[in-house]
Amino acid sequence: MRSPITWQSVQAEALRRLRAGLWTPGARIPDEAELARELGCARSTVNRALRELAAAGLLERRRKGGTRVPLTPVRKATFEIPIIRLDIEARGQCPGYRLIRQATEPLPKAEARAMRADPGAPFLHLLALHLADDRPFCAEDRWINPETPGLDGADFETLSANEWLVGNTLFSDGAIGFAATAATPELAALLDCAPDAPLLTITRSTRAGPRPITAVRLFYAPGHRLETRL
Amino acid sequence: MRSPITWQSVQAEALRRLRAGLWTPGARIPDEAELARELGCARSTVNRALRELAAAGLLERRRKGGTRVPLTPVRKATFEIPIIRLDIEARGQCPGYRLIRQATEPLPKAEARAMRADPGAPFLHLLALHLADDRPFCAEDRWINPETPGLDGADFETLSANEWLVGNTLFSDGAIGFAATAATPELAALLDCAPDAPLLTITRSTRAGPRPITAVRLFYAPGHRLETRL
DNA sequence: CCAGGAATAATGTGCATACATAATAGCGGG
DNA sequence: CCCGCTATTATGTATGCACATTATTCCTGG
Repeated sequence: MRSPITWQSVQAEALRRLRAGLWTPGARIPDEAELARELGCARSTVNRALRELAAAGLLERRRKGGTRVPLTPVRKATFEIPIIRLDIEARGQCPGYRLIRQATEPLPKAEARAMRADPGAPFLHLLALHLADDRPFCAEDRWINPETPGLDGADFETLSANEWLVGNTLFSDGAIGFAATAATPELAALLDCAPDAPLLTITRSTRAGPRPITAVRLFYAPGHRLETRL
Repeated sequence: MRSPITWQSVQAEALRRLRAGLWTPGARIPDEAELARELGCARSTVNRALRELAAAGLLERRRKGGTRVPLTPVRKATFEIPIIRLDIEARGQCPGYRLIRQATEPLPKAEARAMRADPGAPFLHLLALHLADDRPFCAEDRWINPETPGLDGADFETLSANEWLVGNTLFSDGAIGFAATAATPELAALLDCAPDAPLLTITRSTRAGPRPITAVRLFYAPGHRLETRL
């Protein structure tokens, strides 16, 4: 008998009104209780629908001030950051991995700042190449804290440090950044591209609580695009 | 007034257990009812806490089968995409804007595909430069559907098309992509950089329901970084 | 032994209610 | 007229309950 009013349907209706221009930027929209009455559902259902829209930046909500459509919607784009090997497999290509260099060296300043570690401290430095169908896909330049538990037994000849870390370290927090850099001669050789070619570069640093774990730069072969829907 | 167990505190506790290694990758964690009993709150409170962690990719949940820690955590990075002017102001710099070119031209194939419009259709083509403290910040190469309502009255000499669209078109969906490209001679002149310099490039296409609205390429001056916390 | 269906166990959702919290509005006294 | 207190109002959250949805498990009949 009951019409199944789900929070998704409430959300869809809200989106419809936004798209149709019934709710215009800057304007205040009906409050939860009123929408609930109008749509025939509980206030908590409306709450969940609008809460998620606000989290996505499509609405602004303030206690006592109600809910309004933002004048300058700050849209949010979300990227999934998978393991490189899975990323390659998802494209239907065959992943490969080659360790180029491995050494213990003093941590450069940039990486030290990124993961809030001491500059100059001895860190494990890896340079590796990821292949897709035997063609260069992405170069990985990584610094790892030698005090990371369980590191001794790791063999980075065959296993990507990327994957080892995922499987062997605990949940951690960190930062990620995107930039464009020019290929150095060494990177150009690795990625089989022209020197100074523009490379999409992703910088990631991770920590587990107080302990710095790893900082990595991923240099993607020219032409690589990272895409998502809004 | 008993201890207020909030969903945030439940979430924090779950994160603590993940970080501490009490819940290890691949393992199944206690079900909602048990956690609720253990923590002294309602199941719905636990539900919300875990639901959000799952949405962030830190847990995997399946009906019957319970909740487990993913073996390969697909982390999600979220970027906020503000209006360029606000972005510049947020850096404490003074924003500027200059329209370089404006013409009606047939839509190129790449842009047509991005916003699912007809290639060759006459679109409004803008090239503009955004300045931060009078230095080049970002070049904007934009195609606009001439049938967009209200477009006639717009003056892109003084107002960024970016802002006009935000304020004058309704909510829309679309896609966004990141890449690295080499500066063309024209872009190098605009951005005051070397030709072939690596530029972080953001491509965005938006539609309002069935109607294509705009496709834009933003070429950021060399050295620009886009950053977010995980 | 196997196919297939029923019981089961977990999450997903909706509802009504109560209370908490924050920001505004309004009022009063100086 | 302004300052500060208080009342109001809309959102935020916790709870208990019921039922929906899905995989899984298990059982049953062939």
